[in-house]
Amino acid sequence: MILIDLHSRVPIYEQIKEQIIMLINAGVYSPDDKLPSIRNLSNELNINVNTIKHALAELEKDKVIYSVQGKGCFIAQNPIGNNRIVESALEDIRVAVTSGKAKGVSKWDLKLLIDEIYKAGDIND
Amino acid sequence: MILIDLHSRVPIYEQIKEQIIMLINAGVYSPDDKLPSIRNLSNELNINVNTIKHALAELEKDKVIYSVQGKGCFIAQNPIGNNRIVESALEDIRVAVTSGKAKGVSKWDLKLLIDEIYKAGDIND
DNA sequence: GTAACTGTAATAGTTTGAATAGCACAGTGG
DNA sequence: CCACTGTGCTATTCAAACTATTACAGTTAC
Repeated sequence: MILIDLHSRVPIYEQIKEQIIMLINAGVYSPDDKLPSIRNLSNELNINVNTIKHALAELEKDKVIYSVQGKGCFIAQNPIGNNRIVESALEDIRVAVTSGKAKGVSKWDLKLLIDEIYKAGDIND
Repeated sequence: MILIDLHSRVPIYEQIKEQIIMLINAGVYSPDDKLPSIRNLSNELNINVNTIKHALAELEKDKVIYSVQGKGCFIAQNPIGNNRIVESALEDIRVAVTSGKAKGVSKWDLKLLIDEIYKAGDIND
């Protein structure tokens, strides 16, 4: 369910965070659903336990999930409701777009790109 | 003229590349203009010569500048005309926006952000 | 109770990219 | 010649990411 690109510049734990949030947004996980255990994920993804833990710890800090010792990790009640995630993502986009503008990316280029990513039929608009 | 944020996650040499391109786009530098010498930049920015060299070497690879041994580094004839820079910037934006979409950033959020960055009166639109 | 599962914690070690330091070499120009 | 330019190379430091390993603690079912 989760795919890791080992050659990406994006750290593995960031990819994991991102993909879990993506799965929540896609409706695959709902509040109180149990995630695969840390050791399960570690085995399936061939990623060290510590790295999985790192990702989940940050998701817990952002109140996307909560964890119970001996039981597992679960989706929080309002996983996307808090804005930390969105704001952080928007900040990343701001950096990329500002840099792009300085490099000559036109507003029209951006419009084309965004329309491509946000294709018709999406929930978000 | 160039400002470096040592605490940024963006590597120093990337910041230098970016700001030189920005200065070109702003009309501060024109084709065949001479850049400050590598050692000058190194002193003024308190950045190691090798780091400056790294930035300029990549700019030369992208044909934004050209360098002549013993003379200096100069702005290329068509510094922004080649698309490597823009395409690379667009790719960065694509990554950020795709990730942001997965994290719940709406198209409307994006529109607001972009309108803010590309304020009225800009050349690019 | 014990076995098998869960998360948590701490320590140590490896790897990689970025940046620095320092030196030597080479072309330019007064 | 001297002071400036870019170039090339090696060695080193540093931090972040990732791994490896061990140990501890709570949960659950047999």
